[in-house]
Amino acid sequence: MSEPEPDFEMDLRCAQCPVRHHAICDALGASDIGELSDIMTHRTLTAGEVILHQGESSQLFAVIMSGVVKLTQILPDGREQIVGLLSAADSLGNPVSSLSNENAECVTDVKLCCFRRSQFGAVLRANPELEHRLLEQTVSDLKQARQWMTVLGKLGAQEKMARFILWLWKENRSACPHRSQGDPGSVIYFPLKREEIAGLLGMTIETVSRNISKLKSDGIIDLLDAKSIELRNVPRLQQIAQSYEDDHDQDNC
Amino acid sequence: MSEPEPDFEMDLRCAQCPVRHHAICDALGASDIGELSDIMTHRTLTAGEVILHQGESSQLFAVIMSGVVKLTQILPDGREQIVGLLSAADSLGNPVSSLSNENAECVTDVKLCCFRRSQFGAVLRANPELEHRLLEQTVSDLKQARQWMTVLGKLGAQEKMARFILWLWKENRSACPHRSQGDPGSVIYFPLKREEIAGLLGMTIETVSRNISKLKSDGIIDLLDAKSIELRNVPRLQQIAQSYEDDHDQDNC
DNA sequence: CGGATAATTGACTGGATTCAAGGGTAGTGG
DNA sequence: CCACTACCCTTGAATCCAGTCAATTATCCG
Repeated sequence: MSEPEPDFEMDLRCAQCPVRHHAICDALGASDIGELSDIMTHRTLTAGEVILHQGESSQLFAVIMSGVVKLTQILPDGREQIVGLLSAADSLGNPVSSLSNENAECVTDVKLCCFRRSQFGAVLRANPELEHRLLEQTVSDLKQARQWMTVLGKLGAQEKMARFILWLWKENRSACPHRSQGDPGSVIYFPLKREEIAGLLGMTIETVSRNISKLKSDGIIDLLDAKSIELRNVPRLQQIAQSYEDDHDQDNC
Repeated sequence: MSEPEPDFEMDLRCAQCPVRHHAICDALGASDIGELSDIMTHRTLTAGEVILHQGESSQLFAVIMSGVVKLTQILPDGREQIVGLLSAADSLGNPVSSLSNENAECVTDVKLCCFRRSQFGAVLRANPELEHRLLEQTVSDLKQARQWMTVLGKLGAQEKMARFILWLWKENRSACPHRSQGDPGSVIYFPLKREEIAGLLGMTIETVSRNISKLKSDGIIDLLDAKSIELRNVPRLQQIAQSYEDDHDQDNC
C-alpha cells in the first residue's frame, strides 16, 4: 500500500507526448529532449493511490501527463488540508531534496512521466534552461499558495466558494483555449468531492454544500450534477469572491 | 510616497557583507562575486515604508541585509493577509517577472542590497549555481507557504498562537546558533505588533491578545513586554500546536 | 434490486468576531 | 521632569457565522 505498482510502457516517446510543449520539458529543444526520453518511464495510477508521503524520502520526480493529483498535509489528529492541486503538465516531487514536504495522492486516474531524482538532476545541471523553467514553475506555485493563504485567512465561507468556482473556471479556460466565441455554455466539470473542496477551502462538507446551495438558489450558478457547475452570473460571483477583475496572468500556457 | 528615496553607499563591498555567506550570493565564489558587487547598491529604509506594490511592475531585486519585511495581499475591501515574512539573507522581488505578486513593506528599519532586475538576470544566466540556489530558496518559501496554509485552514486560535510562537523560536534559533548549552533563557523578541500577528494568522487583534493571555495564565509562556515572550513549557506548546516534534529541517543554515 | 458512499438539509452549539471601554506605554513639547 | 497625546494592548459582553450532530435523500456499482 505504500509503494504503487509500476506499469512500464517504454514505447511512447516524447514526440507523441500530449504535454511535451506545456510542461517544463518544453525548455529543451528537439536536440536535447533525448536526454530526458532516455531516462523516463511512464506509469499509470488509479484514483486514491498515494504517490508521495510527507516527511518521507522518495526518488521520484515526475510530470503529470493526465489526471489530477492533490498535495496534502495531515495533522497528528487526522485533519487534512489540501495545499495544492496538480494537473496535466504540472510536475511533482521536490526538485532540490529527496524529502517530500507533502503527501501526493491521485484524485482521478493519473498518467505520470517518471524520472529518478538523481538522473533528472543530472539533466538539470547540464541544461540551465530547464532549471530556469523549473524556477518559473515554482515561483508560479508559490504565488498560488500565497493566494490560497489569503483565501484561507481572510475570506468567509460564501466568499471562499465563489473564489473556488472562479478558480475552476480560470483553470478550465487555460486548459482548453479552443472555443473562441463569447464562451456561451460556461459549464465547469471538476473531479473533487465535497470533502476535497472542504479540505482545500478550510471548511466542512456541510458548509460547502450549504454555500453551493445558496449560490444556486440565488441564481448565480446552476448544478447539473454534484460535480458540474454552470455559471449564470459571473460578475456577481466575482463581486462575492472579493477578487480583482482578473489576474491578467501571463503564466505557463 | 510610492518610490522610496535611494540612499547610495558604494564603498561597502561584498567582502564585508554580513549576509555574504547566508544569502543566495553564497553560491558565487570569490572569483565570481565581483559580477554582483559591480551592479549592487545599498539602500536604507525605515519602518512602514512600502517597497513593492502588488500587481505593479518593479525593476527591483534585492537581498535583505538586516531588518524584517512583510509580504501582504490586500483585498478590495481593505482586509490584509500577511503571506510571508522576510529577514536577513532572504531575497525580495520576483526573479522571473517584473510584476510583483504581493506588497512588500518594512516592519522594522531595513537595509537592502539592491539590483536592477535586468542586470541581476544577466548574472543569473551566466551562473547556473546562482540560479540553482535561487530555486532552492523558492522551494523553501513554497514549503513554508503551504505550511501556513494548513495553519490558516485547519487550526483553531489557540493552536495558531502556539504554532506562531514555536515558529518564532525556531527562526530565532537558526538566526543565532551561538549559545551551545541547553538553551537556558528561552526569551524570544519579535518586532510584530498584535495587528501584524493577527494579519499573519488569520484572526483579529483581540483574539490574538486573548490567546496570548491564556497561554500566560496557564504558565506556558511569560510576557516580558508586548513583544518579548519567554518560553516556560515547550513540550506543552508543541502539543497545543499540533506540530510534529521538529521539522528536522536541513534548509539554508 | 440493494448496499455503500456521497450530498443535502435542519437544529443546536460554540468559538471567534464585533462593539465598546479601560489601561499601558512611548514619544513630544512645555 | 512631567503632562499630554497618540497609539497599542487588554479585557468584557453580546452577536454571529461556521462547526457539530443527526436525519434524510441522491447517486453510484455490485
